[in-house]
Amino acid sequence: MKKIGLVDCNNFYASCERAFRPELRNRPVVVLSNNDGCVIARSAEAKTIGIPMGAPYFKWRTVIDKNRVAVFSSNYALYGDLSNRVMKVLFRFCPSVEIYSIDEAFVDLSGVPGGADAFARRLKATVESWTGIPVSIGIGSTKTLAKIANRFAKKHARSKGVFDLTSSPDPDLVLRWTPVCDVWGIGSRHAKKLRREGVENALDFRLLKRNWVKKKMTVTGLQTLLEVRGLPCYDFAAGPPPKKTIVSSRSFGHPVFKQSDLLEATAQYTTRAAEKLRKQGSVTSNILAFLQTNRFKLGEPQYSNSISIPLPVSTAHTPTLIKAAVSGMERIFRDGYGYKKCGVMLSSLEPANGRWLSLLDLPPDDHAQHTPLMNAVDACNNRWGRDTIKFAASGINGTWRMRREMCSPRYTTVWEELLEVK
DNA sequence: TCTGGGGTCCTAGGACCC
DNA sequence: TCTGGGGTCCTAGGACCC
Repeated sequence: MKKIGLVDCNNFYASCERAFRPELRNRPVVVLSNNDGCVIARSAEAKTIGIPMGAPYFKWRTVIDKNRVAVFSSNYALYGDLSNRVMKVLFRFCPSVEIYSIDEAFVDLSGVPGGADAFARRLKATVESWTGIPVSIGIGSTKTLAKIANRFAKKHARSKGVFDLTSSPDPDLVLRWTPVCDVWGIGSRHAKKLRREGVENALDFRLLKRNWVKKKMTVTGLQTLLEVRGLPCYDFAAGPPPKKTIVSSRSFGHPVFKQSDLLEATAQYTTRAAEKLRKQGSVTSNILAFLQTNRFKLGEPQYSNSISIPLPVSTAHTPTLIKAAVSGMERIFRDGYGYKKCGVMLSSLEPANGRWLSLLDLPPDDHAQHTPLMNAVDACNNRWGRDTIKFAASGINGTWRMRREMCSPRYTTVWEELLEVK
């Protein structure tokens, strides 16, 4: 039997903030989303206080202040770097690793020396001592069961952070203890539907008929059912597959009324999206620009729109993409609205080498000139930091930029912000 | 004042073609 | 007036994940 381990960092963003501030140990910590909008990570103490995931900061402000909760704006440079460090430890000790998200990875623990449970405990201790990030490890015969085991490991103090469902004396007990909404692949909508049918937990779910599940939850639901029964449907993937669409968008710190500000933001987001595009070695032949007002402000006039701009030649050339996105945005912009958000989406992605050229293409000057230029820009920005070289269309100090009033230093990625030891 | 951002997959339905 | 049926492609919307 295959033994799949799921290594999951505990309260990842909150743990990252704590890694460099031992004085925060045992203190409640929360991390906020962009614009300091809502809570997206909580330490164990913050969960105990009762602050829910996604809680709007302004609504919970009194509770947070009263309990002396340490509050941080999100600092993705820091989290990304600590994530890389955790993953490096996994690659060093595990024969096969699949990075699943910034704070999770699947590892193959079949036939590891000393047995899966003991191996996982050593792995956990090593990650924690080398990176300062606490992790939990769940082991199951499928990814979905590994997820269930991981949840059990986190919530049951007696498991000490590692739980092997494949060698459990009573796996059904664990399934019965897992609410159906906590099964990987079953969200709140389907959970509600299932509970109406009397399905409360993972064990009830496992006993359902295949046809019924397929009819009510489509083939994705059926895959979840089979995985819970121990039949693997999701394989290990060596690296992350290339993205099929790339989105870059952001809410503004304040409502934006001016077209020029919106166009600057559009240029900035397009720059970000194009960077991601080149990083995965792709080119795009379609860019979509969209904007919207604040849908929570019921009394105010609402407007949202999007426009898709096909490109005659697939490209990853930032100026070409900015030109297309900005001209699209000019067309859908309407005066008189306070915009809350805008963004771009790149789709119809193809690998940069071996793309189709249209019959109308001139000799691809893209390759002759654009590619070396973009390579040089990327190299500078990787070496000296994001936006060392930027495009004039993005402006300098637009009022549309995000609020991040409580950001921790970028301890690990910027020299000036290194931790000082006195 | 203040309620994230970035993805994937599936299905239904319309447009269009023969 | 009558006006089938099958295929493909695209899009919007729903559901899910972290």
